[in-house]
Amino acid sequence: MDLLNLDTLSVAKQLLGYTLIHENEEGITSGIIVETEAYLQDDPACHAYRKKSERNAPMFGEAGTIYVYQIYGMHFCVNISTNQKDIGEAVLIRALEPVDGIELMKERRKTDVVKNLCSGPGKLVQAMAIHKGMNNWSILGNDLKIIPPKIEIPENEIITTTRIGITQGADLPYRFYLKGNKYISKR
DNA sequence: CGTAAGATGAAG
DNA sequence: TTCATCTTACGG
Repeated sequence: MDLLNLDTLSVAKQLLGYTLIHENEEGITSGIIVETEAYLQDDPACHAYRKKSERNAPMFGEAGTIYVYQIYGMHFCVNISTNQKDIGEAVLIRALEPVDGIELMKERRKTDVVKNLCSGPGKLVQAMAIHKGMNNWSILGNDLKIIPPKIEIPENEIITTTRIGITQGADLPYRFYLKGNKYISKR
């Protein structure tokens, strides 16, 4: 997928509208990516800002490498590595609009409120049963995968804002979401 | 080594 | 607004 080799900000924007799909023994779940954030090499909020380490190594992988990390001791977030190998940048998937497997998502999330299924990075990971074992896999493989939107998303449907939940680099406009979408995360 | 802060979520 | 919960990165 050529898209992922582009610069990280472009990838973050163009990933909007793609469908993320995960199938396991419980069934299939999928959702449209409606919110993303970019993390760049020269960005203090980026896990790969200082140097490569055991934890952030997937960010330095080939474009499409999956980076799953634990945050606040109890939640996990998914990222897709962008750009060329050895460049520590990635896009955080922050929210999905649920499509397939909504009943399964409800069970996993312990709620019947569809709006609360995937409206945050930790929520969608739980709803889609994404796990730490997927760290360093590739989005180009057959397990967790993405497919392009049927109709390309027009530029004027994409809103750009500052990122959520960070203190460093808080003024950088690296968060993107689909205009008017009901499934994006809250501050 | 010790420890503070962290790309969050749910409840009060 | 608070707390749950724990790994990582950095300072001593």
